[in-house]
Amino acid sequence: MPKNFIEELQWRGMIHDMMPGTEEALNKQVSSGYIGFDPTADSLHVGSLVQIMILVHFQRAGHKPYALVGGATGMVGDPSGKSQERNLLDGETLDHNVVCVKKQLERFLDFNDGENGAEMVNNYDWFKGMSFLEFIRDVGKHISINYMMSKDSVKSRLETGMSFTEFSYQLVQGYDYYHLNKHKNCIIQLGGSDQWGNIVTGTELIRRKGGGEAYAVTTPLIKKSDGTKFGKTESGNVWLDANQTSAYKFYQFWINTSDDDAEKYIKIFTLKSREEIERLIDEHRESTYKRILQKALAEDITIRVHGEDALARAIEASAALFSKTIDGIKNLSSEDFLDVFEGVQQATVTKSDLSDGLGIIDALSSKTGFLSSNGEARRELKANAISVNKAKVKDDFLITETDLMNGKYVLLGKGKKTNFILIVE
RNA sequence: GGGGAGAUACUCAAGCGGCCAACGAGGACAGACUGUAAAUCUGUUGGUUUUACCUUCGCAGGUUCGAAUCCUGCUCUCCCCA
Repeated sequence: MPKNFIEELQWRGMIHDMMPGTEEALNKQVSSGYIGFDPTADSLHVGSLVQIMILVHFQRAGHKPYALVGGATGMVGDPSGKSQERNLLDGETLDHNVVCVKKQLERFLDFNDGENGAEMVNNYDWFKGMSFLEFIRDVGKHISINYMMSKDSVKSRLETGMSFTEFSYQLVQGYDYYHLNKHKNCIIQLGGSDQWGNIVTGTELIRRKGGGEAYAVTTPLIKKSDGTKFGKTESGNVWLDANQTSAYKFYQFWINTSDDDAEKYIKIFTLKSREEIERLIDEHRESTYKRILQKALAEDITIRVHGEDALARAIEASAALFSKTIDGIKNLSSEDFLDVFEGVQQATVTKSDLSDGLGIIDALSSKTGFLSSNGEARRELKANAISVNKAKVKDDFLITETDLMNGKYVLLGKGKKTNFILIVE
């Protein structure tokens, strides 16, 4: 008998909406359910983590999770939440993305052969052999245009226009649910709240085609407490792929969570028990300056996404970079240095650049690309934002050999949070 | 097809012959306060060899000593009438 999946999600604040009867159906027996992932990029980002965690909880509750990568739906383009027609990716890119996304999901779910082992499916497999005529006869016939037009994702686009391709998206995704319901016995589809319309089209299709029971649960859209979008930094999306977002940056992203958000996020993004989370929140409220929640959050997620070694390095790098003094960094051996600061932006200059002293403005922009222009370098210097080896400097500062750590490194900083390593060779 | 309105920096949005690298708001970055939080206050927000010069106000030309501002053509967007 499975544990109560819905109850678990409820206290974690992960449920936005669900169909009546969902909880009862899931408690009756071990069930199968799925979530679709969009292969629009070759990596998932922190936004997708919510969906991943839902699937993890589903499996932990004893159910069988299916992760669907949308090789077929990716070719069509979901209009939900989009104000403009999407550009279509070519097949090759899509294939590549599907493979990459698959690999990332494997880090989270247990793909064992047991009763509730996770499985990966690609909807391209059941769409590739289907003809257009077949589709409109067997699927299109069951859903009316009126029904499709009433969807928010469609309504909001009638003004600006949408192609027939995007309009048909909900049918294609709806058919996924039907297919998995019929062949894999999936009785629940999970997803973000923007997917509600698509999911319901699926349950409708199952019903009209005389299929079995089918339910739906959606998660709320995660927003930051200031109302802005979750999962973005000034340099763009926070990806799960270490090549696109280094483990250090990933760790830093979570560490920078605000107090309000941290209480929400720890429930959503970690698997810690209710007791443990309540204890952490209490401790955190008592002495907020220790940032207990942020640290717990960052550690838990970084370890799951990037592994223990990467986490250890991220913590070490953070400790060194955010300490008030340079000592912790100075004492690192030359080998450890680059290892620890792997994810920190860096650039190399030659020793001869330093022979007469390297002007700080050149060191910030033209020689390294740390800042985008000399003007910006001057501005930041004027604002007292630039530091060399943790010490604030003025615009006439010259970097010389005496500033080198381990004979070859200089640490540049802008503001409190942005660091840059200058390597001299 | 006929008529009208518009296109300005990351976004919104002023400016309608020189005082415009372009008001203001939002965003972003930085400083102070702190805890790498939030809120608040302050500064910055095209480039350079920085009291000056260069490039930028949809695109291409033109008028003028001088144009984001006037004229011509083009492209695109929106609205109204058919």
